[in-house]
Amino acid sequence: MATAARSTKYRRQSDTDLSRMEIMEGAALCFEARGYSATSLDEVAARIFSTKGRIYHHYASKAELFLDVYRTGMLMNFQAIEPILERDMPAIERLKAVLKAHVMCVIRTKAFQNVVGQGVDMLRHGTMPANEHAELEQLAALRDAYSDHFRTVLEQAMADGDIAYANIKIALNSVFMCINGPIVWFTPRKGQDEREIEAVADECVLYAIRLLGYRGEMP
Amino acid sequence: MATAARSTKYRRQSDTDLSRMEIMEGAALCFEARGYSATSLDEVAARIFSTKGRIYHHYASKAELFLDVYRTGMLMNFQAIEPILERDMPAIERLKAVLKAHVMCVIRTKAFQNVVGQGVDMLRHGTMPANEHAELEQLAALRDAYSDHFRTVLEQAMADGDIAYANIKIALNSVFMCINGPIVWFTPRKGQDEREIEAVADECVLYAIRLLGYRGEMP
DNA sequence: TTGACAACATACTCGATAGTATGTTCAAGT
DNA sequence: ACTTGAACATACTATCGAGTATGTTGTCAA
Repeated sequence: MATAARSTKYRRQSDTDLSRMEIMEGAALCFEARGYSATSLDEVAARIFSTKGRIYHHYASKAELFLDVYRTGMLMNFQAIEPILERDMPAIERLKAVLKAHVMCVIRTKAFQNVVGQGVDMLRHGTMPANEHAELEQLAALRDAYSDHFRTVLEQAMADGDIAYANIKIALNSVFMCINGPIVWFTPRKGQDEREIEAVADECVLYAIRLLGYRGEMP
Repeated sequence: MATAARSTKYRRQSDTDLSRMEIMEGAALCFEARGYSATSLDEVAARIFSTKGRIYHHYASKAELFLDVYRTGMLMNFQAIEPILERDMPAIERLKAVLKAHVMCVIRTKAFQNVVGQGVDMLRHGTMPANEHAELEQLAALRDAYSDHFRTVLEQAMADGDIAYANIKIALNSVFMCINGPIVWFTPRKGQDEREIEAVADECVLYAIRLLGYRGEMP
């Protein structure tokens, strides 16, 4: 049985984080493919050759699992860009680097980011499945904080005269639509190496900064 | 009863198109707010102060209703841009006009366009709820035809040297992400007149053509 | 005026699924 | 060795919602 194979791999004390991560990965793939409410926990369990019992051992509800995937996706984003924000360089270069890091992260963690997108939609429409308001607002705050990082860099690059936008809300939304695009339209090829993925990311970044009025060419 | 009020309005023979449209509008709003599988037909019915019986009188299934909303949304798009495509003008000007028309249409028919987006996702992941493959592929073809209109104008403007992109697939996807952005982030304000909406649309178009390497200013 | 039918509303069925209750196994501590 | 509890699996319940079956009403045509 596949279950037996898995159990020797994970069945050790304090491996619960590993187990949760395996569950989250299965859940992210299912949520991405069929959406939150269309995916049953039995599907998620089947995807990792397990059972619903295991999921409910780690999560109190379907919503809690979803929120954990959401949170993990956001944390992946933060980890990708925060080191770059501390670097000392011209704002426009920091902008390019941050955009690139975001796109690369988004492509690599496509399923998780798709769930993040669904979560944002749910927050927007107030149709979250959970009742834990604390959790919800905390995640909304996370999202805002992440967005603010980009807003700040935009404003700095604008002050330097390297880019020009009219309404920062619309500009920021457009940039996000652009660099989050791969979540929707990118389909990984078999045997596609890192170089090719970087080329896609570079092109996305180029379009994003062009959108902001950047005139220079890319390195 | 609200039902009585409605019946005097629509209850006449051959008003079935009107009735279907009212159902579709309710469905579009529900699907937008909660997603296809999370919305029950009882909700849709309640939104138009009616019952599930009425919906099943006009549609054989939930999926068929969804597909009708999808198709209607796509037709709205075609109607918005096709007259412009026939105009005789420089490709770059036609591009601007078509983008503007699309954004205006998208903002006006936000709920329907959100459903279109969900439909595209479903096609992409092959998780359509319906079994009518004919209908499905027909809609996919519609979507492709619509996309091709933009692709053609892009190629013409590129040949004229007014824009420059590297990979047309990525460029086209990025443009669509940008001009479809309002579907996601636009929230209509009370008492917001046509001018303000046009201003938003103009800014979206500006970012979209800048993204493509356009250097001129907007009129 | 009556009967036929469109356009619904009402009242059900039945399958899918979130959640629960309980059983099983294994690893570590004593 | 035996006990405990974490980490599951299995078996069940309860609800929700898609789809159906049937009832009701108004309208038009003959």
